[in-house]
Amino acid sequence: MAETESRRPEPRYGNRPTMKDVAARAGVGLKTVSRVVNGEAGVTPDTEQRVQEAIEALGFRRNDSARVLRKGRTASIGLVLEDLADPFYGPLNRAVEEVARAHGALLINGSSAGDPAREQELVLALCARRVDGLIVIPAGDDHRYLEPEIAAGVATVFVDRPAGKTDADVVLSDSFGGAREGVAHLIGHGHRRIGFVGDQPRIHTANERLRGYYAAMEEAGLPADDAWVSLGSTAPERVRDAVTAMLDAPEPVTAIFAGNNRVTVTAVRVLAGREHPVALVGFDDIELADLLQPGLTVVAQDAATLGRTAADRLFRRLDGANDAPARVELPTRLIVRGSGEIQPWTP
Amino acid sequence: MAETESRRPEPRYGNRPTMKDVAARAGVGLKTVSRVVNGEAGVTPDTEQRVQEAIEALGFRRNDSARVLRKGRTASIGLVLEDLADPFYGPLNRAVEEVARAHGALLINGSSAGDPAREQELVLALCARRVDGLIVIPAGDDHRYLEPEIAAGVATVFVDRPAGKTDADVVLSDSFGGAREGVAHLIGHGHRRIGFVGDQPRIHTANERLRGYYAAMEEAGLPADDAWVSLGSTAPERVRDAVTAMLDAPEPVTAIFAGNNRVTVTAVRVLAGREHPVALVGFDDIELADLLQPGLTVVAQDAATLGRTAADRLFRRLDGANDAPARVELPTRLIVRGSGEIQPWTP
DNA sequence: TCTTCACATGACAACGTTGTCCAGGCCCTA
DNA sequence: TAGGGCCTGGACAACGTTGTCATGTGAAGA
Repeated sequence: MAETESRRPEPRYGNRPTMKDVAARAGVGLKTVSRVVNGEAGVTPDTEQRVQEAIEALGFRRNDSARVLRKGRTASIGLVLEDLADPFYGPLNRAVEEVARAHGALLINGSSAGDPAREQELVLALCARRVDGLIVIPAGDDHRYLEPEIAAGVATVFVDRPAGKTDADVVLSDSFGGAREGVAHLIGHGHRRIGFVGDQPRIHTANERLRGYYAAMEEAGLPADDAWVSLGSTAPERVRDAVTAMLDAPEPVTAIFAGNNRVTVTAVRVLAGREHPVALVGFDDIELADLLQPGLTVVAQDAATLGRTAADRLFRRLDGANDAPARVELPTRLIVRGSGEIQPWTP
Repeated sequence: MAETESRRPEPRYGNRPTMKDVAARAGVGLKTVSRVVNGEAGVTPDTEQRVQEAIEALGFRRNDSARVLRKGRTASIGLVLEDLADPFYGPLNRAVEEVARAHGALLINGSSAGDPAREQELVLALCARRVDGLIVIPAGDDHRYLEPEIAAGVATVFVDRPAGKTDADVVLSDSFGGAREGVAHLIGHGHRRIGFVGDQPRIHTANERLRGYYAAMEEAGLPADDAWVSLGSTAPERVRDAVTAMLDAPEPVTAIFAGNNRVTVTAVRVLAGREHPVALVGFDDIELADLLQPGLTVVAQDAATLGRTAADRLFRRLDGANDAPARVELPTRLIVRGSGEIQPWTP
């Protein structure tokens, strides 16, 4: 009876007990254990208890990998965002998690770090894990690589920015309208030379917000000088240089519109170090923005609703909804706190 | 040759092509496809190309669930923290992700919401997925439920707080020392009646920080009145009430030590609404803390290092390290920005 | 008492992959 | 030309689970 380990396929991985072990110990068949574990009907209380005891004694826990293989559904979804550490994505992440949890699914997530190649690598790794669905905040602008996956049944919803070169569900904020409203707020307080500092032009939202800026300027009959617009990385150094350049130009801007939360934070820092305050409105709300002096006026988007809406949509698809890909646009909200009301000032 | 679908086990799940399909199309054996997919040696360039073409044509992607089942390792780790939306955990989350990525592993994560039952549910779900390892920020104080899992080979590292009633690796900040230093800073600026507002007493760090508070008071020969100490939920209402009560007491506190970032944020808000400023030092750094008036003095912990250290430790274990569970304590850093220097004031 | 039937239970195949092992073909050398 | 070794390729089992189906049992009904 001495079990020879010699010809085992080797890995063994911790030697966890399997249903077979449980069955042997409880003196029942394999399928009966399966039934108990899954709470299926058709097991005598007596038998059930014997099985339960064996499970307890062996510390058995069902191997979901095997289950997945058999059933086809993994009860997990993937979320690819730009940076897990960015506070803007925290509430979004959490909202997606809550919806997933309500559907009994786990959440696998990762950061693209804004790199399209890394986004693709991550997404494909998730597909290999056979996640049931994907929520993606695109870093790249070409998502044709996803088409075979989507065709194979991986439900996919994009958030915050639309997919590139492919048709898919997308949930986003009204970047254009929000920026227009924010810039109009500055114009309403007498500003005529307004700077726009935004994210890289590759990013959809950066362009939309810039479009909103131009629209507001145009509606007010104001010229929009190229020197007042700067798109690029949101790294603090880049933003600092851009803002400083606008403030020190021959015709300095008297107000700045910051294209997202990263830009806003750096802009606030730069302005705080200047002798003469300049008006500022930022896209995205920021914790403690209300406690700055003056309070920071922002165009807020609701990250949690963004995430929740996307996740709801995803699970609707997983439940079989089959309508054409749609675009859901959520409104933004201008939160006036004072920083947009600083009067224009010229040396 | 008409394939009868009738007796299929039903789910089919998108009908993805398998290695068998690829093999058939390329006119080679199953194992040869496997070899190509895994980059194993022993395949003629010619054969390899035929296989690659078939893979391309069919849009084949290896099913990692099946692979996992066969190999035993899932190349994924689980991270259970308190709240994905809490900005404190963002950098930690990201740091863990980076380490996982460097090891080719995916990250599954979820929020316990501070609920021990939910923590356990989540952890066990992760174990059922057979994650290779777990990083847990404990919500509960009894982790004996994890012992069978750990015994079965699930590497586990606790972060931020030690595990309850079980011996395991833990990486945390020096809460005691940090709080003591923060409170000493206040004492050094002349404060004698100092309030402490912290998280629920069930939470290990809350107690450690309170211990630090008492130590600093005692070292300065100051009494520590019970009315100056308040532990409980970090919900804004609770914190607001606690802070307000301390400020409006017959013998009001002249300074407050806030036990974590959630408490600090609310405390700042309450103080901003008061006529007379009171000194404040908070545990955990906060974005924009430097831009408040006055700048917010904090005891900062390095969340990213916390996460990176824990993840490194986890993967060392996965690589076979087998030393006794250890406790790693990272130092905190007092960042003086002014809010701790406000002079004591009495009506 | 014999059928009928419901119900509890277990044997077995299949999910898609990888490890093991064997077969056949080729080239090289004696 | 025979023998040997190397290289490529494929057949097969196994990973742990679940769906299908067959079997056995006892109770209810005729």
